[in-house]
Amino acid sequence: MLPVADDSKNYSFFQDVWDVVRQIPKGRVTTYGAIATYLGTKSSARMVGWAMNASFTVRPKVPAQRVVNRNGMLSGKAHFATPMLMEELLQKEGITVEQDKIVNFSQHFWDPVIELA
DNA sequence: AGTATGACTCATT
DNA sequence: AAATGAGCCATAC
Repeated sequence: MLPVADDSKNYSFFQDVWDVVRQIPKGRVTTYGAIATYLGTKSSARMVGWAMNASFTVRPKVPAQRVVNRNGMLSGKAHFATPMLMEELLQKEGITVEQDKIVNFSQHFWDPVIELA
């Protein structure tokens, strides 16, 4: 986990989330909770979602399609430019998506807590 | 300034 | 096994 700024408000949280997401290898995915856990804010998975929402405004771009909920469902697809974009991007990376859910999710799962340990 | 609402997850019914 | 409640906390209204 990266050090927290000395400010009382921790605005580096979003930055940390984006850094982690950018390190997800192509064809792999992770979850909001895994990222939250890796950053030490285990119970704030919702904030990771907010970080993704804001990720569209920052550069370099963040592969937000590689972040799904803990069931492997594309819960954030509705927030992309078009609802089908997230699924398309994942399919293009070799991930099979059926009914808004990643097939063989556990095989594609990339856990930052383990991989970035 | 108070309430509501999530791209979530876990514990308890 | 499915539904419900509860933390979480930044934004929106």
